[in-house]
Amino acid sequence: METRELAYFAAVAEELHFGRAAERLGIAQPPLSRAIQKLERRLGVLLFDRSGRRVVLTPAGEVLAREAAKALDAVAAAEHRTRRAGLTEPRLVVALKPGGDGALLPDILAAYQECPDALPVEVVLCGVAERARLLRDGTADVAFLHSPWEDLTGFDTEPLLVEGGVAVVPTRHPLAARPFVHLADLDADPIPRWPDPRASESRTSDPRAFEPRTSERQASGPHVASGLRAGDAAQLMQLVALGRMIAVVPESVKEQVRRDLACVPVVDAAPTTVVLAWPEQTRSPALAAFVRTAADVAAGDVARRPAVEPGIR
Amino acid sequence: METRELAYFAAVAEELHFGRAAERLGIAQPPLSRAIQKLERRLGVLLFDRSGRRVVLTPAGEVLAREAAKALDAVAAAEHRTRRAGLTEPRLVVALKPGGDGALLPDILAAYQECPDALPVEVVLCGVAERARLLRDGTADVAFLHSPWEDLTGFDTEPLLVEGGVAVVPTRHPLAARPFVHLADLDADPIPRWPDPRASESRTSDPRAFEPRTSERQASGPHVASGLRAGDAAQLMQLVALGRMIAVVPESVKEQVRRDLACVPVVDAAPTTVVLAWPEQTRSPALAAFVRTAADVAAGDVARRPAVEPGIR
DNA sequence: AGGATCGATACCCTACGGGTATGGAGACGC
DNA sequence: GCGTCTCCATACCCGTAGGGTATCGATCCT
Repeated sequence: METRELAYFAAVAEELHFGRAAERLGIAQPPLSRAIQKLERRLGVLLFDRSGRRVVLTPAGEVLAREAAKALDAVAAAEHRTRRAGLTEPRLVVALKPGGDGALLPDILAAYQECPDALPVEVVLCGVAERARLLRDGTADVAFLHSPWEDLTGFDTEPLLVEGGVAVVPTRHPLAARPFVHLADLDADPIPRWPDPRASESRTSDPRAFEPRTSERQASGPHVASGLRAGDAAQLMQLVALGRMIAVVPESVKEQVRRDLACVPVVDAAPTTVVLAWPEQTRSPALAAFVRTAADVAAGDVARRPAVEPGIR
Repeated sequence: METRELAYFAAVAEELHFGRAAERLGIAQPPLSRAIQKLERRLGVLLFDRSGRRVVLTPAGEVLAREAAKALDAVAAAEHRTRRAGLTEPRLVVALKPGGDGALLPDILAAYQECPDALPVEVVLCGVAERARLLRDGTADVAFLHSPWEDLTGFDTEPLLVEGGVAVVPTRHPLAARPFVHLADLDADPIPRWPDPRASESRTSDPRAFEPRTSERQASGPHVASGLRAGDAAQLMQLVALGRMIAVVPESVKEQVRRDLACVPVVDAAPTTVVLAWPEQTRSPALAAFVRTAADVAAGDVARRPAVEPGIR
């Protein structure tokens, strides 16, 4: 199976439309149809059901959709990491989303530069959906991720700090004046909550926690059950400002929310762990030093400032 | 990067000889040379140093060798798993090396067939080197592996039982009559030991345990420092019978050694854990049931028979 | 120095991947 | 119910990427 075929299949599997997939791939539709047919013949398996008006994945197609994503990431990783290994001036690439570092990054960078085998650090800012991907496809060496929000399979991790949650509400909202709230207070409010509590099924890789197949590829971006969708944090905050949504976010992003919104600690929100993640089996002294200093900085930081508002727990 | 290119590169990286690699790939040597050159041009990186008489990997080539192996496994896995998903009669494929199940498999299979969502089980016997590969490339769903001998990264695991080690020696060897020995006794003997104690550096994926690069691809098969090599267990046992080697193996394989060899418990040998391993993120009720029953059977088994000879520890 | 070994280059050829044009089947409207 | 639109499949043509054979050239050994 060639990578090109996998990429073609992945495009059709995402679009569920040969024409649009072909457009995205920059080729015409007929060769795409033929490529998928050829793939199906070689595998001896139907991947799509095109009998009806809509193109839909067969069970085998669902399997290949998951596997193809992994395989394409692995191939991209091979390419990226080899390219980077060939550079005369090696770098350490750190990926994070804005505010995703729990305000630790400046201290970490400062401490890291003192290390004997420190490399120049390149910081890549990206959206929530890209972070894990950058790590999986070899663009980044290490990333700040949020457990349990993000899938950590395939990564080794170092937990840095545990954060409670704060509810982001409009300043004039009745809850805005409270010193703290419970999740039940938010549930009692008619405004829908993000993230959607109903969508928070636990994702574990233990097969004993079997759950029927769902289309998971799309589930990365913030979205809500009511049909409202927010493409990024700014849009989400706009929805909050409009009184259409209440967001529950890790407390460290509190500093970055708009002035016209209020943050109220949610005492029983599921805690978020900010973890440093890197690909399994990595052997790099530069990365090792980075992880070590990050852990040290985080430990020192926790010692200096209490993690949660005193007196609440 | 196409899979074909990766496969070509991997072949050359293993053979370190364009002619032999081409032969193995079933193509002529010139197209292989060109393909590698093209790859190097596209990546902007030299992968091999062909200046001398020997072809040798550059640092970037070493990186790609590791990454290519992973990527090719992922692609093969996509293919195998999709094929298997298309079968009308799904099966559960279990991989193990002879004796690698700690004598648990018959009981596990019997108990498993009672489960509501049990599938027909196909048992694949293979050598020590293939086992992990079968799992990584999607040929098998689950495998019995030996920790810490085998690399478990990328797998989820369930430990089944912990075994001590026994030394396999010729019946007339002085140690054969002893009720037990220590590793020091073996070290005192002039006959070399397998596995080679000097080669047993710990393999962890934590980058803090950085170790300089070694050529690891080859290190899977049994081999010894003295230049003697045993391709499989039978050859190893032959070497033992010839008095050229002493083997230390998990105690459960004791039942299978030749009549003309003696087994002596090694009280301070590193314990081996027989684990059931399956790919991360697997979601299959059949596999879940298999893992659960295997864990139950192993637990019951340990309860029934003491794991180690009583009185030794 | 001469030969052997082994990778690179030159040249040709086939087959595969891609494009355009068109067919044909399902969903929908009037 | 027939036309129509949509969308995937088929037919046919073309260019080039990838493979083969012959040969060169460099390195190392004797």
